[in-house]
Amino acid sequence: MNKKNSIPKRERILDAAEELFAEHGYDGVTLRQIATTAGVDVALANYHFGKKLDLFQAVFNRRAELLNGARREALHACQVSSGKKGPSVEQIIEAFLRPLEITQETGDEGWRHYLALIAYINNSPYWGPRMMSSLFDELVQEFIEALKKALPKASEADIYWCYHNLSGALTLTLANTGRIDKLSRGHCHSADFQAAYDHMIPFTAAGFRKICGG
Amino acid sequence: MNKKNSIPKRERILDAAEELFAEHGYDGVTLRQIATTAGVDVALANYHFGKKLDLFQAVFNRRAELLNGARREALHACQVSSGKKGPSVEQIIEAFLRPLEITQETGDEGWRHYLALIAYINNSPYWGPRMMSSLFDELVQEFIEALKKALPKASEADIYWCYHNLSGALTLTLANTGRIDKLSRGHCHSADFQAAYDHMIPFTAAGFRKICGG
DNA sequence: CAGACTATTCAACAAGCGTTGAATGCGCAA
DNA sequence: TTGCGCATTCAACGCTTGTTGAATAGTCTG
Repeated sequence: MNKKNSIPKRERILDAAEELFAEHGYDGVTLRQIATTAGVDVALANYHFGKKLDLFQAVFNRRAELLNGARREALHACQVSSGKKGPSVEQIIEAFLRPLEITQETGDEGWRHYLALIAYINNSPYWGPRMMSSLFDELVQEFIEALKKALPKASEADIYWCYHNLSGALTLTLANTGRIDKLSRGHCHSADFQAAYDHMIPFTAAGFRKICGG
Repeated sequence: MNKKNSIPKRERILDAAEELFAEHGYDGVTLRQIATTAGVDVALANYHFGKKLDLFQAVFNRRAELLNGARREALHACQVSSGKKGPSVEQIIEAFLRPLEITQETGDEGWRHYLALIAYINNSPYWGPRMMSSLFDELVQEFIEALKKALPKASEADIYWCYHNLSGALTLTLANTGRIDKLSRGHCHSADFQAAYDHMIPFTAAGFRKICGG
């Protein structure tokens, strides 16, 4: 018996939907494709999740709490270890990014698909405003507060524009399009999240300092 | 007679497709929606452009040369004015970004939609590798070469990872999702490309210098 | 074993899809 | 005016879509 058959069908539907939505977007995937990929009848998706849109939401929700928990933990850890003066910009950004890499390292391909789905949603003018806030804004504001403390001279607008740049760099990384592989003729691999963050952390930290003083 | 009726129908189809594809993606838009938006029969799109995919490509191609021309001109201008030592990192990034803003300033809303479409394509694991290279890679390599000259100590990988960060920040800006407006509670407006670039240029330039030395 | 409850499949629906060939309108050349 | 060629619409096609209600299988309880 192959591994797939030991996973409950309800879970397999989520896995298949996660992968396909991440690659082709909400409208680019049919319930029949999802059902076929999951090895399941098309009506079963409806039985477990209701409408197509509800399935989309279920995929989006499934891993959100786990991800937020890991990030929140990383932020609090560096806040504790840095004592009263608070963590540096680098430490905060590290806490923001590294959890995304750890989840990848579990070997669960599903996480890679999930993060690509987040990138799709975050970059979409239609889905972004509808879906991102509800699950992620509260934690993002925690990170922003930490950044404000590390950069006391920064104006509100400066902090948010800098975060926007960080968020954009991250989003394109998670989308995992493989474009940088081709552009760099093999010098960079978009699937190598660790290398991406190794560069992104000092890169964006320098940007924050430049714009926000200190 | 309203302004729209003075535009040839072939053009109106491209305009409608541009706007709708940018907002909902390729599969999120039907030819009937495009035709209705353009005030045209659904069969006309097929007459002028063939299959749906060909229309998508036509929208993608229409403004590409103009955009590449403006960017190339800006790069060459700063290369000339900086003399033998070559332009600074800031000047190169400025030449990369500002043309996107100028086209916006023409008051042609179509450009805003077009740039959002580029963001959609660039961030998509499906469309990105299929469509971006053919039209944009050659010019991007020109910018990369200029950056290498301005940062002689940089390794290949470092340069490309930095470009990746710049590209991501830009992509999220062009997608124009309005998310930063909400996060910042009005301190930043995603439609304000000028403010975005005012911050993005020194931000990313500092990142380049940090990673690539100098 | 009977029964109940959940999970899963089957078969079919109305609606909407991209696409097409034939029909119509329109503007210019002869 | 006639005729021709391009632009546009009309009407319809075969197919796929999301969704649903009824039928079946599976599993546990008593």
